[in-house]
Amino acid sequence: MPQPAGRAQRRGGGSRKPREERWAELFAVATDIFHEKGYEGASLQDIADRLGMLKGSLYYYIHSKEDLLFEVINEVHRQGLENIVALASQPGDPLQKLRNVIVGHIEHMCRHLTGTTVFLHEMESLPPERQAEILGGEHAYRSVFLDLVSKAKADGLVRDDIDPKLASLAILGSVNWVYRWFRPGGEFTPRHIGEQFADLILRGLVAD
Amino acid sequence: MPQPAGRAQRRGGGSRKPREERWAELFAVATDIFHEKGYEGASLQDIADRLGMLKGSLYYYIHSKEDLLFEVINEVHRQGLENIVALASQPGDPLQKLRNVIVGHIEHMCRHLTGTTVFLHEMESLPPERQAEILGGEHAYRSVFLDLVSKAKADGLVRDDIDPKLASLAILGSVNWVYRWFRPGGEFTPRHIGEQFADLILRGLVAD
DNA sequence: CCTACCGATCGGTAGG
DNA sequence: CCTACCGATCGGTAGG
Repeated sequence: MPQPAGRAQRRGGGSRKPREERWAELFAVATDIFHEKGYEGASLQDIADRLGMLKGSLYYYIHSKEDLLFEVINEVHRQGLENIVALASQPGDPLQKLRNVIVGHIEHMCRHLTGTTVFLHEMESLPPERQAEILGGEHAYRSVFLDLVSKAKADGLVRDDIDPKLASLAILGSVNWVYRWFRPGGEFTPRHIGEQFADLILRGLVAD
Repeated sequence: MPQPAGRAQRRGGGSRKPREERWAELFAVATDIFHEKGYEGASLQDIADRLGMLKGSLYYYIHSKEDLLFEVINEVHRQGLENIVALASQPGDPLQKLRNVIVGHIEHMCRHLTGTTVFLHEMESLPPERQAEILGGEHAYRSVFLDLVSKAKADGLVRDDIDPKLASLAILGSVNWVYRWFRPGGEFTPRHIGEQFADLILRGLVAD
């Protein structure tokens, strides 16, 4: 959802790339640079250099450095949430859904490793209000996992002594930690990681 | 393990605090500031202000900003590792040890939340060589968990289809994620979190 | 998008 | 620890 600063219209006649396309490039480069150097460690100069434009020219597309980070994180979060909500909406009992969400979320994270890292690492570089704006008041991400575990328990699929809140935080932790050690082309494929994790977790939850 | 810059000896006669004590204050303040603003977002000016000295004066105690971060992270890591190694050395079968390590590690992290956060968040602000120097070539932290799961499996305590490497990464993730949501005085006590997590994990691992 | 610029701040140092 | 300082870089802006 690009939202460039709506300053003035371009005047020159020789522009090669339309504004939207250039914004997409800026978005991608910013994601990479924030990933490489962290938000505070990255400078607009770094971003401009890689795009081949001058630093001041970035302000044709953005309002501020912080806004740029917000755009990146908001978009990454939106896509990730969309993914797990879709997975959780498919047919099946709560535990089957949980399995699909775990596997699908890990696959999604691994496919978008750079953006995911920026989201999970630079979120707190944003002021609290903007963090809340992205996460939603009740932490949409967590809610998906919490709802599934709660429903599974209500259906008698989960042991009595399991606290759905703590269990869902444990699950979220193991899953979200993956970006810290996963390397594309490494020892494990995302699907294999997801299935092993799901096995381990479901086995820990289920009633005998 | 304070390691102040060994510049010159103090000359003045009116100094109130010995060098070691002042270094400890610097260390504590730096940990707090790095926690509040992140390494890149924190300035030596911030640290000096809180200590009530001038920025340039910090260089009586440190060599560089990066060295200061290194000292903080290295010490936090050392203490954390010491804690879990001690727990893993106590008597019991591998699964009992794993339980103790999980609970004890969560308690330790929650008791040292600020330092833990700096360690887990700012590690990558250090150059790769210094990261390796802290973690050790084979990632001492991970090894403790991996060894326990591997031994438990060798003893036939763990299901055949569990991959110790993936299982230990899943465990480490759920445990290390705690600093992201734990709040002192909140709904759960560290011990309770640890025991619930251990229940969930061990139940996921054990052979029938 | 470029030109040309600003005030503020950064980590760090010489010398005492 | 302070005085006094440096070169470099920061995010951002006016005007076109």
